[in-house]
Order: sequence, then C-alpha cells, then structure tokens
Amino acid sequence: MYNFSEIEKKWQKYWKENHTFKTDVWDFSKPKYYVLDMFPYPSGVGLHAGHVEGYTATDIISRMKRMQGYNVLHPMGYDSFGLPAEQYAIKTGNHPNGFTEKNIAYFTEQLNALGFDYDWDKMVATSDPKFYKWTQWIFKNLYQDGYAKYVDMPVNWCEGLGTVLSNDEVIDGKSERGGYPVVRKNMKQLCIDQASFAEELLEGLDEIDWPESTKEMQRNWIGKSIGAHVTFKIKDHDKEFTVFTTRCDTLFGATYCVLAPEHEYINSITTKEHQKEVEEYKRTCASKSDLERTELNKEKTGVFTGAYAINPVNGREIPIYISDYVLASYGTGAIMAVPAHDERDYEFAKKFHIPIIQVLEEVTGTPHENETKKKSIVAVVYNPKTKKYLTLNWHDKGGRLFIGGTRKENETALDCALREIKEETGYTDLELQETLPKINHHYYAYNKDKYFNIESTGFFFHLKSENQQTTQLDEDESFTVEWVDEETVQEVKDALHQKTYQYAKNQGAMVGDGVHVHSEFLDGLYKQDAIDTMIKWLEEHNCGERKVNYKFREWIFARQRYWGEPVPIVHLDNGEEYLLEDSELPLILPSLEDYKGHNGKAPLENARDWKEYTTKTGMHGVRETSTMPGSAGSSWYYFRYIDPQNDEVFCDPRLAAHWLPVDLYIGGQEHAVGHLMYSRIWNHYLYNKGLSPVKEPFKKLVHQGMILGENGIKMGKRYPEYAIDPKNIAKEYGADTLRLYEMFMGPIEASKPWSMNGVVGAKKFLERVWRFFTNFENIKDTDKDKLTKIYHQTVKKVTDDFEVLGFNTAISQMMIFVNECYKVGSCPKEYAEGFIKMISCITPHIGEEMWELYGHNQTIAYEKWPEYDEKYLKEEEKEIAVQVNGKVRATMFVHQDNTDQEIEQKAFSLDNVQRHIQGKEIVKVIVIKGKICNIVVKD
RNA sequence: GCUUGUGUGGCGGAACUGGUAGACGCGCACGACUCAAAAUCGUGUGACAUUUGUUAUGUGGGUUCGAGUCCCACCACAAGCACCA
Repeated sequence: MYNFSEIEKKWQKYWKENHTFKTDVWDFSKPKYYVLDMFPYPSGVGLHAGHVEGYTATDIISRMKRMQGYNVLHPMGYDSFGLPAEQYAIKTGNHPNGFTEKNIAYFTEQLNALGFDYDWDKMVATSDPKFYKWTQWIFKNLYQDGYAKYVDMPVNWCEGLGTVLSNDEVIDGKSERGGYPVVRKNMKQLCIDQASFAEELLEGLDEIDWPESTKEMQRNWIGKSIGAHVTFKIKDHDKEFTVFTTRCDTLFGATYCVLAPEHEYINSITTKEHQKEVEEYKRTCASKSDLERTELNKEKTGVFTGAYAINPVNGREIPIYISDYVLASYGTGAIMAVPAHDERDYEFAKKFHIPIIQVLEEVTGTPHENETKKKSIVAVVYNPKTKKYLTLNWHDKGGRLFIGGTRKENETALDCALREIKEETGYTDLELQETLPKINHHYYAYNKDKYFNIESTGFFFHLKSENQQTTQLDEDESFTVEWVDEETVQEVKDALHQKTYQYAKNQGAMVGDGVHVHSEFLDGLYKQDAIDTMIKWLEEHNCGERKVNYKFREWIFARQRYWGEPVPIVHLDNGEEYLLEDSELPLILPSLEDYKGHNGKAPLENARDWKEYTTKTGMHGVRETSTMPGSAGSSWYYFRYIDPQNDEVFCDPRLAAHWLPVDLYIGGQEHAVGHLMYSRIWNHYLYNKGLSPVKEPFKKLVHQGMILGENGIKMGKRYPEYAIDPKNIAKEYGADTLRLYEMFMGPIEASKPWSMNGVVGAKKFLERVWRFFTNFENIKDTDKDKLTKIYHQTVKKVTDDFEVLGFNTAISQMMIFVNECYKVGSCPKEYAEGFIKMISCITPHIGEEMWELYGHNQTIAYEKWPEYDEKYLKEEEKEIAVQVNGKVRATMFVHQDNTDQEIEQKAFSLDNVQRHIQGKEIVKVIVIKGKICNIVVKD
C-alpha cells in the first residue's frame, strides 16, 4: 500500500532542493509556453476548492508542455493589497506588511503541499515596493500622456467604507464588500480615460480565444451604440440642445423631448408657472440614490418645463419635459421622445397624454407590382367574462380570421371597425381598449385576381354585453361566427391578423423594422436606409451628425484607503499638479499611527510629514493621499513574472517579446469585466506606446467553474457548514487524490457539486495503479500485443484531451488502460513508463515515486512525453451496427477492406435482419464505412 | 425584460464534422477470497416487458434512410446586464 503523506513530503522536498521547476527565461532555444493562474489575494483562510481546480489545470498543462520540450513559465504570486490587511491595520495599529507576509507564507506553504510546479524565484506581490514601483511608473506614463487625469464627476460614494467605489464594486446600490449603502455625489476624481480605448478593446475581442460569454460581457460593458446627435433649438430662447439617438429615422414621430434632471439648461428655460414643480422634482431626484431610482422603475415620473423645442426636420414645436428616466451620465443627458417607437417614451406619453405619432409600419405579406391601395381595419374583440375571442371561421375560404374590412370613403377607421363588427357578427356593445399600430399588408385576392397593398389599422375591443342585432351579410360572405379560447386563436394564420393579435396582446410601442410613413423624404424606406438618409439630411442641414456612443466611462483610479499603491502626484500650492520623477519611485507607503480615514478623508491624510513635499526648485505642495484601486497591480503583473528582479525597467523588452502573450490563462469568471478589462486597457496603452509586444495579453482564457457543496449549494460565507476545505482533504486522502478527484469531477468550466464518495473513488484508483505498476512481476513483455492498441489509443486520447483541458475524459481513458492491464495480467515496461509519465502530470508525487522505482534517478518532469503511432490506432476488424429502418437489429464485425457490397451481403445474411425484412420491399441500403449499415424497407 | 449558457440513468458525467445513447467513476446487486467483516478481484446494472421486443437524452413540432447532436416554438435552471435613448 502506498504511503501518500511520506511520498508527497519527499518529492516536495526534492523539487525544492533541486530547483526542479526553475525557468531560465533567457533560454530561447526551446519554444516557450506561458501558463498563468489568476493570482490570489493571500487571505488568512487559505486556499479553497475552486483555487485547487484552476491551479491543478494549469499545473497539468505546464507539466505536459515541459515534457513536450517547451520552455515553460508557470509562475505564482499575490495580489496582496486589499481590505483585510487594511482592517487588520486599523484594528491593531500595526503596518499591514507583517500580516500580509505571514499570509503569503501560509498560502505558499499550502500551494507547495499540493505539489504545484511554480518557479518561486519568479514570485511577485503587488504590495512589494519593488513591484509597485513599476505600477506607479506605468501610472505616471498614463498621466503624462493624458490618459489619467482629474475629473469633476458624480461618483459612487460609500459612507460605510469611507471611500469612492467603481461601478463593479457596487452591487444593487450596496458596496460589494460589506454591503453598505452607496450614494451618488459630485467629487473631483483621479480617472483613467478608458473610453479612448473602447474601439480597440472591442476589436481585440475578435482575435482572442476567450469564452463567448465573457467577451459578450465585455462588449456589453463597453456598450457601444451607433446613432446620431440631433440639435433642437429652443423656442423663444437663443439656445439649443443636442440629443443622442439610435433611431433618428423616427424624428418625424418625436412628440416631446426630455432632459435629465441634472441638465444644465433646466433653470434657464423653465417658465415661471412651472418653476416650483421643476425645482421640487429636481430635489426629489437628487436625494434618491441609484438604487431608489431603479426601484421606482415601474412608474415613469417627470414634469413639464413650460418650454418648447423645435423639431429641426419639420419645425414642429414639441414640449420639453424633465424626467429621471433620462440619465445625465449617458449620451448628452437629453433625448427626443418618440412614443410610437420606443417603449419608455410610450409609457411616459400614455401617462402624460402626449400625442403618439406612428411613422413606421410593420410590413406583412409579400409586395408585388401593380398593387391596388386600400385602407382597412382588423378588430380583435375579447369577452373578458368568458375569456374568449371573437373570430370568423371562413372554413376553406380563408380559415380563421378576426373581423376585417375595407374602409369606405370619409369613414374613420374606428367607425369602420364598429360597422364591420355590427354587420358581420351583430355585436354593438363594445369598449375600445386600444388603437393598435397600423400595418402595411400585401396580399393577393383570388376572387378578384388582384394584388392589394393595404394600410390596416388594428383595434382591440372588450365586449361589454351580449347585445346583438341582426347581421347584414353580402352573399359571398359565408363564415360562421365563433368565440374561441386563446389556444384556438393560434389557428389564425393570416399574417396581418396574426400580427394585429400580437399587438393586441402586447400593447405598446412598435420597435421593430418596417416602412416609413408620414416622414416626407423617408417615406417608403426601411429602418436602416432611413437612418442613413436622415443622418445625411441632418449633416447637410447642420443640425446633427453621425455619432457613436459608449456606456464605458472614466475608470475612477483613486480610493480613500491606506493599503494600496500611493499615487506619485503632488498638489502644488499654486494649484498645479506635479508628477514625481522616475528616480523618486517607488513612493513608499508610510507607516501610520492611525490607519483609519476620518470624515471621508483618506487615511494617508494622517501621515503629516510624508504628505509635505518640496520640489527641487523649492515649490511646496501636498502629496495625493488617495491610493490606487485594487486592480492596479493586477493590470500588468503578467509582465513582471517574466523579469521580476529588474530594477531598470518593468520588464526587459527582449524577454517580453519572447514570452508574451500568455498562452493560457485560467481564473474565475467573476473577473470578466473587472481585472480582465483593466489589464487589457493597460496592455493596449503599453502596446500603443511600444512597450508591450502584443495587442492582447491573454491569448486563451478559461474560467474554472464553481465547486458547490455536496448538496449543490454554493460554498462560502453563507453556508460554511457545507464548505470543503482542501487542506483537510489533502491531509486525509493526499494531494494527489485531491488533484485527481477535482480533475475527474467534470468539465473544467462547469459548476459541479462536491462528492466525498468521488474522493474515495479517486483514491482507490491511485491505489489500484500503485498496486499493479509497483508489482514488478506484472511488468513484462509476455502479452505486449494485447495492450499495444489500447496503449497507443490512450496516449493519443490523453495528449489530445490535455491540450483542450478535457481532464475528466483523459482520466477516464487512463482508467480504461489500467482496467485492461488488470485483465491481461501484465504490462510491458515501455507502456508502464509511458502511462506513469502521463499520470504524473495530474498526480506528480506518485508519478515521481513510481518513476524512481523503475530505476530512474532523475525527476520525471523533463522526460520525453510519450508518443503514439497511428498505425496501431486503426482497427482492421470493427463491429458495426445493422439497422432496419433506422433501428438497430444486429451487429457484426467487418474488415476495413470490405467493400460496400460485401458489407451489404453480410448484413442480409444475419438472422435477426432477415426476420425484419422478410416479405418486405427493400427500398435502399445505406452503408457508412466503419459505422453503420442501414436497410430501408417498405411493407 | 434583454444577453449568454445549460437541461442525458439513483448520482458526477461520456458521445468526433448527424451514424450501435449512457464511456469512465460513484452507488447498488451478485459471485470469488474469508470463520466472518473490511479491503481486494470478477460479473451485472436506463426503464418496462422479460428469448428475438417496446421505449428512452426538458416539452411539442420539423428536416433526414438515421437526430442527444441540425431547424422552429415553448418550458425550466444558472450567470450577467437592466430606464444606455
């Protein structure tokens, strides 16, 4: 029986003493492979099961690549600035350094206990001055190049934490850490202008091998939308304002405008009689946090300013409202409202009784030449008492329809609808619920042999009472009047009637595509053409232009916290900002007596001596006391691993050119728009400056899934009782077992529940391996042939599966191989050693130990990866299925040289096949080489 | 509501560009070894009927000689976004 704790300790010691995994980064003779894990925050709790999963995956890849002859860089480090250390400092009054160092040592010990092959000489920690010197240096460059600057802006202010938070640190209006309420407040902020990278960040996404969902989240976060700026003059004022819209084609349907409550013009344009209301509304909005604003999402609010804007396209005067459904921070903080074609505007217009003008009609049916134009109606009548709809069943002359009809001259659409209902069904007591959008319908009338193009107005009525008159039908009107339930309504297949019904079911704005009407030069154009035409018109008439807008805004780059990188900026007494010189970096974080910030001030305000600064030329100033956010160091750390000791430059460009990009990056999806966006921004900046050799730092990205508790519940703070602590598992079952189990659980990206039985199973497999392969009576060539095929298959499958991180299926193949060895009762040394090499990537300790028992006195880590020979993979005899009408009726062995005819003949000779084709006509026989033979028969 | 995913035995999960569904593991049952148990080794294991059959990959349709895989509609779950004009 194998003693895992002894073996694991032995090899961990061996690797450390022999520097087995030291990477010579200057050795360019071999191809490089850079595998990276998202480095952890070194919390005192240590590793959790999710860490182990991701780290084992990169460990396996790095070990395989090393054996395949790559020069592998597989580093580990710590994102060691952060809140727990800060809280420790506040509580104890001690500098967080000691606390952090202790945690790092603890974390490192745990990582080593799991046998990961990190080169610890490359270790970095973001809180180490030797590291953050360069964080400050890169920031300095960003500042010099104008990408970092002070901006006066509304921010997420968290009173509870006494700091400003970025949007991704705010969840549901509360701080991500601690759950304190967050409010909006105007402050001068140090920001990084990420929006200027928006376009290249979007483009970059197309060239990297990342999970689609993460790319999509980044696209969403950047939030690009293509549209136009349109300028509206204000009536009786010498002023104009600009709106952003993606639907400038609907400009003829604009019936009002809305300004955000914070809009600068409001005070000057509001008329006297509306002043009080407007003031009051502004005040309510200001007191609301973002959370409250979204909570009040349900009902639109707003007030009229008394002012009117002039629609540039038709000179129409439309009222200007203010409402908080328009955000000051997006676009221009002002919109044109087109209630007919925008859900929000529709809702607002309904509430404030503002006209709704439809300028786009959905098109149904197929257009044709020489159409006759008509106006008509479709009426959907619903009886709320019986929950049934009124339909006419035209049977074979048109199927089931609602009530329809052509408008007479001088007849309104509504009159027409009421008349048709009365004539065709006799009902007279109706209540109009909604006039539905008009539809542009094309059809062909067989009885008249004519093509028609109709503009149909839809109506939705409720039946108030069953009062009925006698119907007046033309002789060709042969239908039955039927009240039907919702299910039977589905029988209405006519496109126009179907669409009308949909409008009746979901009343609101018509937001889809269609042709323009009442829009002068746009009439007859579809949406996209109309947008292009309108932009051209706006540009020609100097009242608008094409405009791309992004949700992406400034990245606030300062926190009122202590435990972060100091910002190398001094605020001079004359109001200017002074940037420290390179020689003054790193700007070291001072020790304090009081680590707590007071009244929203940064803790570094307490560092009175440190704060003071005088330039060489004798100018006095005060240092910036905010520190950088947590994501600063992690935005470039992958550079530093390559060249961690360099004091001249953040990373030697020759090394960066050789080692970047990172070939494989594994980490949790929670960083999809935080860290993964910020590092791309910094890298794009460095790339544009010629300081990074690649546009995109991470070529391939994989997120490890969440590991759930045994009952499928998320582990973590909420349910600590279900949490699995990898420390205990490693202690009780061994690190190899833990690694093997986590890799066998399922696909790496999937969330999957923990199973203690599964752990035991993994351990049993390792014991089974040990028992067989360390019993040298088994290791002999006697039955070599019996294992040749399965061995080569296994090498191929494991190699291919490792490459795509399919560890669960690779392990399954290795189990099959071991089962086969047991069955045969022996295994040649050659195959055994190949197997040991493969499994040593997953379970390195037992791998090294067995390798040694096989008489080798060097680590297995640099042994040559086993190879397979295609010629052993081919099966000359293969069992294929014989189907009759697609059902498997028998199986048979066929030789790979057999012709289709031979296979066919053999299939027909099988008893059970005969039974099923007897007395039936054979339609055809399909033979797919090596797979199947299907006989199609007919009675 | 929108976006992106995911739905396969008692459980975790396999299945290449459509070609014998359920690999491998857990669990369960039986057998061998044992006085016995554990461990180990072997055999079996979707369901129903039980000789050959029927039926099965969230639901309902479709394409095909053949569908877990492709198409359409729907349902459920997960994650993210959410008045973004």
